[in-house]
Amino acid sequence: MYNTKRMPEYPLNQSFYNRQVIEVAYDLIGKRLVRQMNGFQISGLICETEAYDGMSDLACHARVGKTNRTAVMFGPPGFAYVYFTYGMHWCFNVVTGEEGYAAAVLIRAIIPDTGLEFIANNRQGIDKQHWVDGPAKLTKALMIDKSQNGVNLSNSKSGLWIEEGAHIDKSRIIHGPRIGIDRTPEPWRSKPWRFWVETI
DNA sequence: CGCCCGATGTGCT
DNA sequence: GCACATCGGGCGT
Repeated sequence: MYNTKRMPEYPLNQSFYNRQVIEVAYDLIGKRLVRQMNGFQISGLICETEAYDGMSDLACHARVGKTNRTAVMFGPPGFAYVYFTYGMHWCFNVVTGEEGYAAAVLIRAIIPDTGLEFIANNRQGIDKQHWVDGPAKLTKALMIDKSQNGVNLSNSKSGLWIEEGAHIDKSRIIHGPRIGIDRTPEPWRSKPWRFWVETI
């Protein structure tokens, strides 16, 4: 069931993010994504991620080099890369690896944890089952948009961070090809860099 | 459940 | 000019 009270937690520090993007994507499964603003909190346990690994990865936005849009990905690890797509959707990523190497983990799905009344309000007319089961759904539920692009995820004052969450048995974490990159050439298209929990 | 399709606007060629 | 790391509604199975 959902938690309504919990012990104080702290944002994962920058060293967590300063590693290979695929390791970070795997280790983010089970962590808690927290959005805090003006005295209320919305959070969820991360249950699906994807790794995008630098300019050589032809599915990664950084493949065309550093642009205004992708600048944050070229910066230091532990910062939010939030991009706009399909004319109406925001997607949230965490920058990984050392500064200058453009890699990030897309957070694709979470399990609602706290602030359910706010999620319900932000996702009106949608079945609970589909509140946060997609990358642009969870940003809507957690009120993440352009104003969070570039914020420091290791500083709770950003109002957006990731902290320790639930222990997930490693045997339950499975992986496969990334979603929505059908036009990306091989071998990138088939790289098994999407991670998710088998049974939710 | 699955497939199909329109919405909608920004960034890069 | 067009692709796009998507979503939700509609309708068929």
